[in-house]
Amino acid sequence: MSDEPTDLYNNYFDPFQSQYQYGDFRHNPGSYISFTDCLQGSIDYNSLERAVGLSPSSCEVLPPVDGSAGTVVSDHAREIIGGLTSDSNNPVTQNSSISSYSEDGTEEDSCKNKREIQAKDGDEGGETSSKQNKPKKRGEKIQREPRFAFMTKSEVDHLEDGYRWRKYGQKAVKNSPYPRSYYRCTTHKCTVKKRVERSFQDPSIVITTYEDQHNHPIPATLRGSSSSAGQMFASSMPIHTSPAAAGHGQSFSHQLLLQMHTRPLHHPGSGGRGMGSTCPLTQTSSRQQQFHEQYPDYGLLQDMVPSICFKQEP
DNA sequence: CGTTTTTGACCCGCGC
DNA sequence: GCGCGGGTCAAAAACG
Repeated sequence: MSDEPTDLYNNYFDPFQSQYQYGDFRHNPGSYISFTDCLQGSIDYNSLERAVGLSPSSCEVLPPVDGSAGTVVSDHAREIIGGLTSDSNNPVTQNSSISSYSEDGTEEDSCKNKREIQAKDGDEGGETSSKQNKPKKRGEKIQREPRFAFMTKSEVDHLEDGYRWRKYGQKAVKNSPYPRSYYRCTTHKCTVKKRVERSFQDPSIVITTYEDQHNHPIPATLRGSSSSAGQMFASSMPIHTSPAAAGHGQSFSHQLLLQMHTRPLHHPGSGGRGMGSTCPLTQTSSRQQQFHEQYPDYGLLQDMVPSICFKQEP
């Protein structure tokens, strides 16, 4: 559908081009880290620093206009996109690309996360037979699941990623004509959720936020239809390979999906459902904390490590 | 008939 | 205290 851009290098989508800046990506060619590294938790901050040009704690970040900490991630994502799309030089009008944000909340908890966790606890322990009115212990630090938000240029809302999802809700998004859809992985005991919404400023952009990680492989039935898993990225992102993925002889998209969803959890053992510990970026939490301290009002990225932009090595 | 989607109701935290 | 917004539930409908 979307034409494959021939110049991937110039086509990558820098979400921080206008509003958020993490050093100068473009002036550090070859210093990109692969997103798979990030997802795997194998990312080391030396790489990150190289990639972004500076350390997270010294990133040049323009705080969001709206400093509300409790606002939902996607709202901020939208803000970012807003900044992006309002930039006439921005390549959003070019062919697709994808950006990602990872979110690792070890700090503040937003209401939604509390609720999500409550729901999970309820599912698991089966102790909350009543819907959703079992408040967690107050004051208890609640760990947030790792989250990854993707901004994808795509015509379809629900991007096929190889897993089976069941829609469990849809809500109108404030200030946006496009609703937000909530999906849950249908695999038994898999707690992965994702939210899908369209940018109201650039309807061609779909924001997909994954939460938690799959503890199972891609369903065989879907893997068979080879197209499905790769479709999402094949059609929505121009980057076919990252250095890391290329090294494995797999398309980046596939690699990304596999690593993202099937990366073995360091297992739980500690801490309930292993929420905090399964976050691929948890190991870097101290650095993140630094970052958070420096940018307490950092909106969307408040709980995320700096965005990783993908591009193909020249 | 099993699975998925739709959709209104509900819960909760936060800001005013 | 109240209203708002985000997130989830669950019954009914739709689908294959």
